[in-house]
Amino acid sequence: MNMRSVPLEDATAAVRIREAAIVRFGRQGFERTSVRQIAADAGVSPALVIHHFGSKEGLRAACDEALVSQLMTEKSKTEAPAIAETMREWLDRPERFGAYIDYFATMLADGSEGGNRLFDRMLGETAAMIDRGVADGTMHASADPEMRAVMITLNGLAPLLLRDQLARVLGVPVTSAAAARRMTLPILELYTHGLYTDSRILDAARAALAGTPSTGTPTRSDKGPGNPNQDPDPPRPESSPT
Amino acid sequence: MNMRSVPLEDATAAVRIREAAIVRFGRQGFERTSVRQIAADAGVSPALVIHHFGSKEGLRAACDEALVSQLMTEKSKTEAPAIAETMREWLDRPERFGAYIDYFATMLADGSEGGNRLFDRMLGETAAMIDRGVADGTMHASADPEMRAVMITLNGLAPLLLRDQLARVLGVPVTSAAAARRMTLPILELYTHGLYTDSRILDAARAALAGTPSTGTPTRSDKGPGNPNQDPDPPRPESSPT
DNA sequence: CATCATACTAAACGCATGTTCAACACGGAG
DNA sequence: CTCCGTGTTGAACATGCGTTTAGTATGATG
Repeated sequence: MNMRSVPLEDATAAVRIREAAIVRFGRQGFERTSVRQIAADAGVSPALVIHHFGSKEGLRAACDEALVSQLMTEKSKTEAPAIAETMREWLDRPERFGAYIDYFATMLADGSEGGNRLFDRMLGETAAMIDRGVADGTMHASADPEMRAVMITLNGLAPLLLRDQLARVLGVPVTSAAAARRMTLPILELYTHGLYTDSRILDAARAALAGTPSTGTPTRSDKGPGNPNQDPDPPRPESSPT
Repeated sequence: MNMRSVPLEDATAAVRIREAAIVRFGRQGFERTSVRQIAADAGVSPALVIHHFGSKEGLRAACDEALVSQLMTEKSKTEAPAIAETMREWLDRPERFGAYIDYFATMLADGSEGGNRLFDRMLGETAAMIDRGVADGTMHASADPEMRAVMITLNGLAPLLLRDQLARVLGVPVTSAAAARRMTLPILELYTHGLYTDSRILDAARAALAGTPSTGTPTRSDKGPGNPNQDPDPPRPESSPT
């Protein structure tokens, strides 16, 4: 009944339901969303939702599948990361794809099966890209390439999962050009020069992990000025019982 | 006195309820947890939960407050990050504090008021530590120190929020010594040497952000070999209308 | 002793939820 | 025209929810 540019209005009801569900699930989460809400958004009766998708859980599965298939389609002939590329396109048009971004984030956080698949795929793409970078000399090698790929993937996802906190601190939504502008330099600085000016902390961790530094300082934190990261210290080989 | 020294079984009922709630909320989320479940865990009637905390939401607030107060107590005379330090202690003893870790993660993800306070505090502590590192020369300066602190805080939180994905890939829980061991080197490598071997990408981003590169390449991605991060590209000053 | 607040419970209330059911509209096939 | 399958609905159902209520036990206080 509305002649908006979005062809959602004359889409088939099942599609309308699914899109409405993605919006609601992404914004308020699966549990906080009722079938009746989704039905109202889609302009149908609650019974039709069940008729088309079997159950609320079935609807969630359909949403997952829709997102996975959209994110996993190979965009171009390049073997470049498909998911990251699609995500960037989404971030560029938040008014249109913002719901997908939210839903993607909740999928990852909830550990749904589709979220697992997407994470694995992103991890694989990230690892492949880094491997290429190492091969052609543009990136440093690592003592543990697989784990480094995992950590870098996690880092890339963090602004997405904590987008509310980020938006609060920034004062603008994460899906804004201003946020992107602001985030770019610090990240590239970190990925180019690192944070520390020397390798003292890294060397200390290497020594702690390689040898058995049970002798010497029994103190917990041997990271020098301290790791800004909240991750645990390099483990001491001995853990004292209480 | 803040640490729990009473063996739960003979703790007062209100405390038992709160602890049970932290476990349930952390494990399965607020919505998926019923007052009846918590009451059963604590060995009391559902009515008593309401009697002590007013409502389920009040119980959540009490849990938030309990965690915030535990995380915000200054541990020692050092002005070092208190939250990060406490978190490390928790991670060292997951069998005892695992529930708190889970609850903390859900607080951050849900954007609850307590989660906001904790995030702000962590951000402040991280920023202060980096400022100190820059002052004494152990850390690089940044073009945008505030935002860099934000990004580093986010990075540190990522393994926590995606702990399920991480555990799945690692094969061991995040709160294990093995996980800590595995994560340490890649992170410190990144924070010491960065990822890229030269500053081409950083320089390109700086140029793109400083000047007005409306002339020339209208292509999206000018990051060279590609940023392993899923964050958006340096924004083009002009965004084409839909 | 009576009083009174506190800790606690069993039962029920009201409500929102996911889901089912019987019926209706309607378009193509026989 | 009838028949049937598909899309769709309003109404109802069963259930689990958070919460209320009325009441009991207890132990301190006057």
